Amino acid sequence: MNATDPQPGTTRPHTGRRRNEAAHQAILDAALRLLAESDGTPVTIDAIARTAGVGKQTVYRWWPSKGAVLLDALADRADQAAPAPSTGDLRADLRTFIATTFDGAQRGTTAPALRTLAREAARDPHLAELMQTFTASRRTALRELLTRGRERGELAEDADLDLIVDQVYGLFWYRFLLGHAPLTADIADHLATTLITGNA
Amino acid sequence: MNATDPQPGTTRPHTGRRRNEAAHQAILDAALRLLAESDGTPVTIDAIARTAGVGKQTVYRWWPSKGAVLLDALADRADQAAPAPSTGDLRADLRTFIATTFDGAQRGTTAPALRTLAREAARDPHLAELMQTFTASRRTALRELLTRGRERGELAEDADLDLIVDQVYGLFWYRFLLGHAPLTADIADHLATTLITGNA
DNA sequence: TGTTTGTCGAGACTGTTAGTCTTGTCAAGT
DNA sequence: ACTTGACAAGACTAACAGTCTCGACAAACA
Repeated sequence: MNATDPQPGTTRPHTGRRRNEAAHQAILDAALRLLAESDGTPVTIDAIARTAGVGKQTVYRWWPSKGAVLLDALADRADQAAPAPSTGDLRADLRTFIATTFDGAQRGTTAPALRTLAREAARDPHLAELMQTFTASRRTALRELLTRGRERGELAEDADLDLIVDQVYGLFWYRFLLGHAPLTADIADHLATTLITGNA
Repeated sequence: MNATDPQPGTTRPHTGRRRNEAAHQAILDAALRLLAESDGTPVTIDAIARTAGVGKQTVYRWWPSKGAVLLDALADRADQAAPAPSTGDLRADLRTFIATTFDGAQRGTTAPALRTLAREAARDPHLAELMQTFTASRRTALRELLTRGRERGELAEDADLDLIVDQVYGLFWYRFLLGHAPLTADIADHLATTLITGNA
């Protein structure tokens, strides 16, 4: 190490042209629009760059892979993820959580975007990992909701909380991706009731 | 139409070299082996043809797409799909059906092959459609099992059978594809019980 | 004002893969 | 022998992810 090496904790003063925030946003917007308009066809980086009026290299300067861009584009929107409800009534909280999940995924143009993202994740291990950390927080929120209910005695001591969580998200993704049957508030209501009564 | 057109119901006598059944089987074997050995990496047609010692065109002479080959390779094995049990006890029949499904998907080298196939189907609409007709027969078998139980009064008249079916397959695919939690006989047992008691 | 540094848009380039096309060979029937 | 069509080999096209290069430009600093 000599005097010209960068020092830990110190940062060389910035020089050169600054990053263009407008380009960043244009890329995200283009990705989201293409994702939403996609009929299941994969969204390409070329298309995103062209739509955003940006060079491909600019995309790769900000994100490490196509999947990262797509996830980021959708994450903006999902950051408004509702906090888990906690009214003190497990069945009502669970019902609200499930209904909110169903609704959030299907509201506006989110559905085709999320579907396309999931399909891409099936063949892109990098994206799959990113997506898993993203969905993990919702799984945790649901699990904590159930834990609170169990502590209040609304669920059996030995109830398999992970199984209940997987039953919710299993049904959700199965119907969401295949699209052969609806995900309505009625279904959410029914699900909340049966999942609790079967494990109380 | 004139006299040289092929007549419906008549077939011009076959001429030329006959199809090589050995090549057909070699392709299927190669596809199944590569599918089973795959660590999630997509299986390529070139690899199948090379492994089978066959020209690529020979593959495409017999199957319309890569997906069709892969599905066919796996379908051979799954044809041994167990018939739906019918003992007269809904809970026992349902438990057996679910446990058989879990077990069949995980026995031997089937699991990685089926996982790879499902991942490919996520981005290949042609394969997705083929796979859907394939899985539809199992869904129907399960639905009929439930219908018989309902006729015996073991399920409420207004029980949502499609929802129960989707809950079974939703959980199955969710855990099977993500692999974060097991699909054991215990789970099958628990599932059979709660799905019935919640809808009885 | 001019120099340095690093981003910008544009697009050429590489590597991979599905699916098609070509070629010369070989087997089954006439 | 001759015709027909399957065969193995592999060249070819079209997409696409990701890298590399280039000349232009913008921000700091001298």
